[in-house]
Amino acid sequence: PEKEPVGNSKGENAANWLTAKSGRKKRCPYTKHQTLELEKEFLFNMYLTRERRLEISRTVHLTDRQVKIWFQNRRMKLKKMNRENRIRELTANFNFS
Amino acid sequence: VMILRSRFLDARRKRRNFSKQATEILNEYFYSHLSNPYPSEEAKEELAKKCSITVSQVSNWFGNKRIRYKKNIGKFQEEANLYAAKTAVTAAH
DNA sequence: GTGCGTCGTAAATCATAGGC
DNA sequence: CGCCTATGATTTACGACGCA
Repeated sequence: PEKEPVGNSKGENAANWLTAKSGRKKRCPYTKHQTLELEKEFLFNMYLTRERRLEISRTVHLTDRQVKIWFQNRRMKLKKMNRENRIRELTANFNFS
Repeated sequence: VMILRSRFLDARRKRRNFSKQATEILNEYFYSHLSNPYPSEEAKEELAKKCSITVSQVSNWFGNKRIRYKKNIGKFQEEANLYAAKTAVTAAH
């Protein structure tokens, strides 16, 4: 299950990884307000309908693509948190219970 | 027990730098795979075990290392030479 | 073909540990 | 001690691929 395979099979594919991914929009941190609104909506439902997404994008002044991606990232964050919480509980049990 | 509990729970709040040995292991892997420093999921798990850190932390470390290395290769030249020499010695024996 | 899903990542930024 | 940089973690943004 090799991800991120831009062509590349087995052999030596030297310093290609040093090549910057250009043409990408610079990361722009969202405001507290934007994040708060998005978090509130995420609490309500983790998945957005197209309608709801458009609505949100207007209220927080982000493009609907940005909102879509924010929800995708947020779901990945939640997944990671759950994964690590499970491990912590197991480890905690081992130390003292 | 309460002291241990609170110390353990605090560990997630306060960031701790990795041990010298852990950094050593990660750097060895990084510089010995410099042409493609992207460990597989299995390799990450092995590194995590050897370093006593989580797989996520291994991913973070490689992400940070790759970007910081390529942003300023010169700054890491000495380190690169050091680990290149080290792995050459271990390979010869 | 389109559209949105996950996954792994780049790059910027955040937070603070640690050295001087 | 305060300042500063190194370092680990988190936040945007996207390409690659999957599925309905």
